[in-house]
Amino acid sequence: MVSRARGCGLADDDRARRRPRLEDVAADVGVSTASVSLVLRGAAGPSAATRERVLEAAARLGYRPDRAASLLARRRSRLIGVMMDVRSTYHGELVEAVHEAAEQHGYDLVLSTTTRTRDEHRAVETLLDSRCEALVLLGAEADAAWLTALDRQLPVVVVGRPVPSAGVDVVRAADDEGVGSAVGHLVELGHRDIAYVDGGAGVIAVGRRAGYEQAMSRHGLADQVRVLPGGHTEEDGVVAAGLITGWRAQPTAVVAFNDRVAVGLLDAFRRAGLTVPADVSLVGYDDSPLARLAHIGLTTVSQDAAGLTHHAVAALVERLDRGRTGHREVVVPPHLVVRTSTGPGPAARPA
Amino acid sequence: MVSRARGCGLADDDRARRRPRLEDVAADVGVSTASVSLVLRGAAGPSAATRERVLEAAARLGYRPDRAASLLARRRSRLIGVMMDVRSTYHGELVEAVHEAAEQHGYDLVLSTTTRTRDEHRAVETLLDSRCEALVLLGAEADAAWLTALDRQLPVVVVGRPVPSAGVDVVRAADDEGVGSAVGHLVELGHRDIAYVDGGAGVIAVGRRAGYEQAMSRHGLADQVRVLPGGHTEEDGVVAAGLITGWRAQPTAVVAFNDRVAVGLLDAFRRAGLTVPADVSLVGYDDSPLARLAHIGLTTVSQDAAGLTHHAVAALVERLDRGRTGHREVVVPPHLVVRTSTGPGPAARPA
DNA sequence: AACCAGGCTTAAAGCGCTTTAAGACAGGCC
DNA sequence: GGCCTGTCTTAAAGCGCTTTAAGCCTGGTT
Repeated sequence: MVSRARGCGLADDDRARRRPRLEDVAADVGVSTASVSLVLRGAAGPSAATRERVLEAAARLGYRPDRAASLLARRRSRLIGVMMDVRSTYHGELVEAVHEAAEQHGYDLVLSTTTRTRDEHRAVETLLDSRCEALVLLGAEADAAWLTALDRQLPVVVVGRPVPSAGVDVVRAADDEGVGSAVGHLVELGHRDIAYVDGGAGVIAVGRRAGYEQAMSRHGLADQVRVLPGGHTEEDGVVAAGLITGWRAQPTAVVAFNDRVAVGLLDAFRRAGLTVPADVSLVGYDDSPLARLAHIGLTTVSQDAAGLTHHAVAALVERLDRGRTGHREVVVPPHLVVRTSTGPGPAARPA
Repeated sequence: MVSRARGCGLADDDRARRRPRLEDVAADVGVSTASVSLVLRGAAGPSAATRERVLEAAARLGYRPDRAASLLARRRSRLIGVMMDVRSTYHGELVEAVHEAAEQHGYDLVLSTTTRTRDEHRAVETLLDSRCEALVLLGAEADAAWLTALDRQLPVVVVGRPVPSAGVDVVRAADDEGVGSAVGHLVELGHRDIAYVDGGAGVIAVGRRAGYEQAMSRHGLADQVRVLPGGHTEEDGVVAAGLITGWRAQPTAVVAFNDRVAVGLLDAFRRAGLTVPADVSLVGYDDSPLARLAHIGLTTVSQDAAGLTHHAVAALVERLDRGRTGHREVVVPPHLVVRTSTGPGPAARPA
């Protein structure tokens, strides 16, 4: 086999022209690679004159540092790995916010997505192999034991879901409080007969349902509590709406586990001839892009992506840079976003 | 905000323990690092006995290769960079498909997202610095000149949008054909008065509008052509619906630039007391998750993520592994997805 | 003149892995 | 035995960058 060290194959192209290395810049200026490295990273040492000449040459040569090499040589990678589901818009928003938060602390991000054929373990392995110093896990479904084991290797923060008895940091919204504020909003509008469509099994659903029940009690409506079976999707909302419209005494307001369920309810109600919010008010959860659609205009509970991610990154940075040990759970207050799907209840309506 | 501490700091001991290196595995087995490297990458050479012992030791020690180091040492990175907008569900689907296609050719992916504060140039620079051998650009808005310059550095394929006079590979769907099949479907259902809501400026909108006009001519409906001003969002659809419902002779079917516009139309029509599809049929474009929502059930044109990405990755691999030069545009046929928003036209309706 | 402090610069030792040429060895053949 | 074959193993040279200790000045101080 013939093989020259460099410049084989694609010979005649620009492409074959090796990208400039630190050494090339150094040679051009007539200094050592150490000086160039120092200048380029803004470290103290080099004189102003050297600085200028190096910068000029680097720009002229189109020098770009090689990430793999610098990663390898550096003691710390200053990389935070983010596991996400690339198909979720909510994750998209979170990633954007994590990016900004990380940047402020001088960290960069490595993204790794789960897909149908790529589970959370695979996604995390990629992150581990990429020298990440810490991990942000968005909506991890993995079990607590695995997460705890992972946390023994590097700081891990799980965003958006509670992790029972966890050996990891957790940042999430106070779901009970969120549902509570939804109920409070409806009560203020004069509603008393407020039903709740559940979100199936899972820690998140449990928390939200509890929030509904507590809030109803708090407002002296414990005997009005009505929880319908539900799930995560529009379909579940449609089914729940079918049950509701069949009732003799229909609720004047419905709180749904999440926006998708609420949208299912919304559509089924409309088809059944009910007007929202005139006949029935509706509240969702998540403040997903869906809820914001003009024609849906769903009143919903927002989990504040910026807040969550700020805390998540802060938690990691504290452990990385300030040596905090032990684990912590940060619970961020959610807030209600009032749109057009909620209106005055019967008590407040003009007869 | 509540925040409580939990647990203690046992973890630190484990964490401080350096992760095992190739050398550690080699020492454990009593062979050279070269042998271990060979075994771990499945290269020819080592005997079955050595293989087994190395594999066992690597597993026992929990060895994971360091990506940065292996990237640096390897002649080729076998990395494909993907620029995307992490907030777009459509991009999410594409990335998932790219992942699978790349894997089949033995390539791995590096993801880089644009955000509000991180433009396409920044995102691409990260990719370049990460030693990517080629780039997949999803929905690049950058101008052709910049893209062409980029392509001189490494193979680039732009997915989903035409690039006029491009010096890059392009993979996109045949938008004119897609709109044509939408019109054809409506004609078959007996519609003749078919309006089109435009998508504003931009190469994509131009192609789709042309598709509408050509299809109408082809079906002898050139004099029925009615193009309404539009845009990209639900709002634009709502505005267009307002115009349409004001007309004396309302169209029996409407084709929209994309799904979001169609959803705006759908909602406005319903509010105006029109039933879809009984009173008016509606077709969108993109087959976005939105269109699939049960209560929307939008007939739409799908761009076939798997097909697009298959071609995109194939184009890169041909240039990388088989030295193809020159540029190519692959136009994938889109296909109509019929759901519940289209129905028989007046001619076919029972009186 | 000897000495020192302080500012710049650089040689050199890695970072953890890949790759290849060359070495070691066993067996088969004349 | 000498020679050749083929199989397995490894030493060593990087990949492109960071980092540190050591070196070299120059201009004071004593």
